[in-house]
This record gives sequence, structure tokens and C-alpha cells, in this order.
Amino acid sequence: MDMNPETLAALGEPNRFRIVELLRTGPRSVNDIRGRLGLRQSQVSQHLTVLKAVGLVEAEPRAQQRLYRLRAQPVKQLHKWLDRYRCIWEERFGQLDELVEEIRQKDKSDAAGKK
Amino acid sequence: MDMNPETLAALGEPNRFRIVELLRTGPRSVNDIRGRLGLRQSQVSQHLTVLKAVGLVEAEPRAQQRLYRLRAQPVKQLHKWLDRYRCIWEERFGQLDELVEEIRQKDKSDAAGKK
DNA sequence: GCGATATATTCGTTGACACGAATATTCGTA
DNA sequence: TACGAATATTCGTGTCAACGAATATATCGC
Repeated sequence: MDMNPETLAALGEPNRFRIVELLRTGPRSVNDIRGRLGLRQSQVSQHLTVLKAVGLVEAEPRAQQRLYRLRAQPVKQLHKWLDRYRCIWEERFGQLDELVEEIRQKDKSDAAGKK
Repeated sequence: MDMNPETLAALGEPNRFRIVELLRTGPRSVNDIRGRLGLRQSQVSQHLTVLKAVGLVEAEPRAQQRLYRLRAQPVKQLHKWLDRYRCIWEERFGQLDELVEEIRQKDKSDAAGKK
């Protein structure tokens, strides 16, 4: 039960990301997704196939249509994985680091501008 | 400051994922990464370029070498984005859903086995 | 069973990208 | 300044995946 990059790769595709974002609000049929996102039907089916393959979604038959919904497990998994990075974003000097970084970036662009 | 799929796509590449996982433990030089992950030098540099382009890492010059480290901002961002999915994995019947799903999967494989 | 609707799958094309080799650049040191 | 070490970049190649069109499959109402 380790984090695998496949899930992230699946989410990395812009249209799949949009589909997942849409499914966050609740289950949707293929045609519903197609209409809301302005995609072709085959596109939606293909992306859903990928999402299902990595376990991000599941399908429930409803007459001729299938209701797709997000699965909890991979989301939990993602959260658990990300949790190991708490030390990164919650470190004591987190805010300070960002401030320093901002200034550093500004200096850099200033220097570039002066040339 | 919205979540973008580019970050996820960057993490979706297996070797980049490994690099990020390694950098979680602290800053590393290119050669250090190369040695630990068994990659070519150009491979490491190229992946680090991508990771830097999406803002996941930053480089600090140390003589001829550069120390790469994770940046807090995108990790925070990812966490913030994932947080909007709490309703998915924290829903009341989360555990129950998974149990049902397990049984459903078992039934399916049983049925397949019987053929 | 038949037609209509909803979805899945196949297939060819095209663009992107990971890789490896080679070369270029940067920086410390003698 | 010349050299070596560390890293970046360029370039050609091969692979893979997203797309669109077409076709196949499933399921309902009649």
C-alpha cells in the first residue's frame, strides 16, 4: 500500500484532472461529463478507462449509462503519502523561507533588468 | 493560487517521483542523486530542470555543484487542494464502502474463476 | 426482436517526452 | 590562464499516449 506515480500521472493529464475535479462534486454519467467539459464522447470514455485502471474511479451501471464516482482509497493514499512531507511545509521557518525566497527572486529579476 | 495538473504530471514520471522522494530527506547535489538512484547525469539534470520549471524544487549553488531542495509552496498547495477531497475519504460510510467494494471485487473474481 | 440511446473499443495519426551521447558552461584551483 | 570537476544543454531517436473518426457493444422502450 505504497504511493505509486501512476496515480499522479493519471491526474497529471489536464482533461483527466478536470474529470476528477468534476467527480468530486458527485457521481456523473459519461454524457454528463462530456457535456460539462466540452469533450468528445470517446475522449471521456478513454480517460475514464485510465482513471479506472489506476483505481481512481469506479463505475456503476444505471440502465444504458454508467455512473462514475471517485474512490476513497487512492485519495486517502495520496493524503497519507503527502503527510510524510509535513516536515517540508510545516517547518518552523517555512514562512521565513518563503519570504527570503521572494526577496531572492526579486533581486534576481532586478539584476537581470539592470543588464 | 490554484492547483495545476503540471505539478502532478511532473510527479507522475517515475524517476522524478524518486528524486522528489529522495529530496524529502534533505537537499542533495546532482551527483549525489545520480549515485543513489543509479541514473545518468543528464537524466538527473533534465528531470531537475523539469521539477524546477514547475516550482517543485530550487537550486542553491555550492561551488561547482548545486544543492537541490524541495520547495514548500507546491507541497502546501497540493495539500490544500487535496483537502477539498476530504468529503470523499472521510465520509461516514467510507470504511463500509471499501468493505462492500472488496466483497464486490471478490465476487467478480469468483465468478470469473467459475467459468 | 427492432430501433434508439449510451458507452466502450479499435485504429491511424501526430505531438510530446524520456533517454543517451556528446558538447557546452560554470567554477574552483594550481 | 589552463585544467579538472560538477552540472547544464543540445540533439537525434524511439516510444508512448491523447485525439478524432469510426465501429462495436450493451440496454432500454416498443
